[in-house]
Amino acid sequence: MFLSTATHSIDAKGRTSVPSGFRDAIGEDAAVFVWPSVRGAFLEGGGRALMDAIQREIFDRVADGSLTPEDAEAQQVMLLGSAQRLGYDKTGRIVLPDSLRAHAGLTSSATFVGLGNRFQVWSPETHEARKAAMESRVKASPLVMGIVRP
Amino acid sequence: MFLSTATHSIDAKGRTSVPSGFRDAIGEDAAVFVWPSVRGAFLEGGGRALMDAIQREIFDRVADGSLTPEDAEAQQVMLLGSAQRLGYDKTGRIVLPDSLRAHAGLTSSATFVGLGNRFQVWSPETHEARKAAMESRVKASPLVMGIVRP
DNA sequence: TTGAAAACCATGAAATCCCATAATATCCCA
DNA sequence: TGGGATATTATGGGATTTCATGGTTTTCAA
Repeated sequence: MFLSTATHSIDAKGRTSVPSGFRDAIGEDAAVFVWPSVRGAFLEGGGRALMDAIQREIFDRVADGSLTPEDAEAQQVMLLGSAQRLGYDKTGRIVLPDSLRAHAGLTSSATFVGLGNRFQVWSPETHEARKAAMESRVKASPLVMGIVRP
Repeated sequence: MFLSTATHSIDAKGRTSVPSGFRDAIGEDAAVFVWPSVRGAFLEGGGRALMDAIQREIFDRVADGSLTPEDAEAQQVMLLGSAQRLGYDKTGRIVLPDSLRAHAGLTSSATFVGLGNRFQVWSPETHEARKAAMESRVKASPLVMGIVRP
């Protein structure tokens, strides 16, 4: 499971360390899958398991009629078509291609945010502002904690 | 799994490199199967596994009555009948026949778009416009990300 | 023999691997 | 519980490999 938030530096070659906890969550494959979010200036990603789940989800939704084939293809193009498989080396580093760096405005460091079955990558400054917005939103909505069935 | 988008040049002999990630997805066979899309000016393709899956799909649909034998044959003619097996050499290059190049309007370069179990080939300019259309469609349709079943 | 297709080298750029180091975290035993 | 020994992590820099792509030679059939 992808958990917690970590900010790592990006070196001159565009390399950055995948948080070690994330690597544990991935297992064998030694690779993350990352793509530019259509919802904003950040990256979305996960392990192979997530990619498989996304493909199944899209297929199932077409099968049960909750997604038209046209919408399904649009999802596939924007998700699978722009996703990159980034393998990490023995020290756990990936190289973030220029296209991904540009989309998320990443220069000298990147903030990885674990979200359970997936994660996001933000520029540290943008993420700080975003987190503040998330906090006020949570305060205004019913809290999940305290009502989770034990 | 076919992932990501890459644009490669087409040389004077009609040769173009299959993206290395695609070659990994194919495995042993050292060949891709490509045909002109009936939906537009682009090519569709995949590995042997996809061809087998397509044949099974058509058969099953006839078996369960969701496709008439006549429609099934039409699908087969347009798909299997126009598909070409293109083997790639040691450096990973295929030769795109003129017929395929003409259908997709390919001249000096080709854009390969990975879509999971299959891929598409576009002229770079056409694909740029198409991707923009896909993006607005995704923004207007139910998002998959964030609601993928864990 | 001649034209086209396939197989074979060659090269620059980019990605990947490998070794090194410093800081941090974890373990272990007194 | 403390504190030293050990392992892990993040990061830097060089060496090696892979990749895309251009060109040349070989093969084969018309």
